[in-house]
Amino acid sequence: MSKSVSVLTPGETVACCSPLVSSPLPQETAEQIAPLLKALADPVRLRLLSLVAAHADGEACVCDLNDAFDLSQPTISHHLKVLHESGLLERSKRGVWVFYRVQRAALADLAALIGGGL
Amino acid sequence: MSKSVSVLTPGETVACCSPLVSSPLPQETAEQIAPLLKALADPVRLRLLSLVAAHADGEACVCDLNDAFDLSQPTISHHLKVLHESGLLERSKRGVWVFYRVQRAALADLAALIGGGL
DNA sequence: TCAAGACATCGACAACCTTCTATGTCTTAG
DNA sequence: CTAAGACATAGAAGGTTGTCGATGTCTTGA
Repeated sequence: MSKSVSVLTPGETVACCSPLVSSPLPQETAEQIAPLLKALADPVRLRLLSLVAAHADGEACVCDLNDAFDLSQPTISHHLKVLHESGLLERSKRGVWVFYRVQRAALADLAALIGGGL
Repeated sequence: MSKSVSVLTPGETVACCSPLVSSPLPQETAEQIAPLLKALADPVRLRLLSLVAAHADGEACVCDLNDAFDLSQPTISHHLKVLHESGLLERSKRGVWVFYRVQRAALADLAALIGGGL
């Protein structure tokens, strides 16, 4: 599918193209990062994450989160599961309640990757 | 769907919940940001963006990008369209070729939002 | 022991996404 | 003018996602 370019001298490279200056994301890396972004790429999950982050001690219980949306409890539970399995939310059960806490490091890594020209 | 909480004094708030300490993302904001993240949340598009960013003068032509993937030309064209319409890639046509350039500001904004606790 | 409540899982359905092939639109070279 | 090449659009197939109601699993209080 890709045209061989190895026999061309620099001056002969196709007219439209400029050379690479830094190395692009390897496919493997891209496939690791995409699921993280996918987990983040939903308005409900963005608000969930932000709601958890906004809580006093950095964690919020599900009962609290459920009431913040006009969505069924299973739907919220599903979104929390997605965020948890992607590594963006940490989970801990205390008594009858389940608490979620933001994994700041994961968010920071993502931000660094996006902010730093990829 | 949400229980009213306005009549409770601080001491009466339900046992499981801690108060908010900073304000969570408004729904409207979340719905503006999610599409941006969605555009980013695909391995092919991540690599496309990174490929463009990695080019010498900050832009790359489609012919160049096509050859970097084992995907059909229309598929690449589609992904570029998604990135362009979301505001992450700028487009310019010169002669027969079309060049794409990364919109650094959009990426920086996203990174700031994600990195700064949302 | 039993009932109630908090949360998760299941199965279904509609909407959407990725990819393809086929085809269209421009632009340039001859 | 015509042919070739670069890129976009259209339409379809198959997989994935968001949401729901129904139901299951734990934990606690009575």
